[in-house]
Amino acid sequence: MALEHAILVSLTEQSATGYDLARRFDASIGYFWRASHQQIYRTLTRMAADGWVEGTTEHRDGATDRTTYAITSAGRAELGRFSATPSSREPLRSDFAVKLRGLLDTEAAIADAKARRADHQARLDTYEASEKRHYPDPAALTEDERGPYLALRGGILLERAGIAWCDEILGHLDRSER
Amino acid sequence: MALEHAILVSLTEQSATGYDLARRFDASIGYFWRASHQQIYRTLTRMAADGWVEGTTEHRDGATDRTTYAITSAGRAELGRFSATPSSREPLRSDFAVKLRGLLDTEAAIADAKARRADHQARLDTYEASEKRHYPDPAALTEDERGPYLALRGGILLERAGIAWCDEILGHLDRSER
DNA sequence: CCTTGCCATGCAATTAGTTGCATGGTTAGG
DNA sequence: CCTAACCATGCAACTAATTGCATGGCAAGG
Repeated sequence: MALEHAILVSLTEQSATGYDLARRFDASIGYFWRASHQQIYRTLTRMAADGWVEGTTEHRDGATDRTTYAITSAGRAELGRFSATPSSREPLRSDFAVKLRGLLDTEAAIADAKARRADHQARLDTYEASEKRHYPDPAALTEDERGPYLALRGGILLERAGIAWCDEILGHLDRSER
Repeated sequence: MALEHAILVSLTEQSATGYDLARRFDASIGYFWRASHQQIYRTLTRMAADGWVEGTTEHRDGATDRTTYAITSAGRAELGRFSATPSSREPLRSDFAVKLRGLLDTEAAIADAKARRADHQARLDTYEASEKRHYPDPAALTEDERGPYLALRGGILLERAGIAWCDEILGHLDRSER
């Protein structure tokens, strides 16, 4: 249900077209809420009907039409309501954990752990570069920076945990090559 | 798609009824793959049709019928195929991270962080008790223990990361009460 | 005895999410 | 010029997941 809110948060940061949002959901806000371009377009349409966002269509000569969406005061009110609502733990669905739980092919698990470790490291590198660029002094954050900074910190801690997990797995399974 | 495999892994550990599996998905294997009872029943039916599991229905006097499912050799082959397949990163969808990213209600966020911290701690306590009971000596694991142990370790690292995140959040937002 | 919870299975109506394809445009590189 | 990629939106057909309710049984506690 929070796709709406993820979109509203992103539009609060900056108005955008559906295409812009789809790009943002490939990175940035998409690190915390994964959504397909179809969900985004469908949800934008619904939120415009609900009055939470307002779309302005621009007809361009020689280029396709584009609609820019901005959050409305009703949208801000909905975000306020969402902010006051307690969240619950996200359901986990992990192929990798299931595979480990029923470990059958040690070599494949080692290869998978290595690939996942690399993926976690790449994501962590991205997060840490962003942290360094946007929040060089975490003790001196502005009011508006605290939320995004703490969200980013969550991502960093998650990626580090993923790396630590892969290292433990490789430490246990990958004995012959150490 | 891995619900099938989560069920097959669980049936490899022990044959079970649909009801048993639903209970296991409330804990144990459900920590790594969340599924509703309806998904479980529906998926069992499909897997029986596919020959991956075999159900034996027991008619009981004075009690309702029950079907016990066991994995078949075709099911084991499918698990083998799954084990050889690389996994991909699980999509994340976090209300809490979205809420932080667009932080509006600091007090509500503090309350939420406290509640989530308690939830992570409870889950961690469960995992660590299980670790202590089932794997008192991680340096001396049997072949069959390594996978489940490493899956459990993943859960432990994840919960610790969640606690660390909540502590950072509270350290930044909850100043007036420290 | 009645209520609630547990054992056991499954329907139904719904929401959430995916994937590719379609359409119609521009730009850049070979 | 042609191909591939980007900009932009949306259809369609589908799978995944949820939630409660329904049905029919037993057990335990008030």
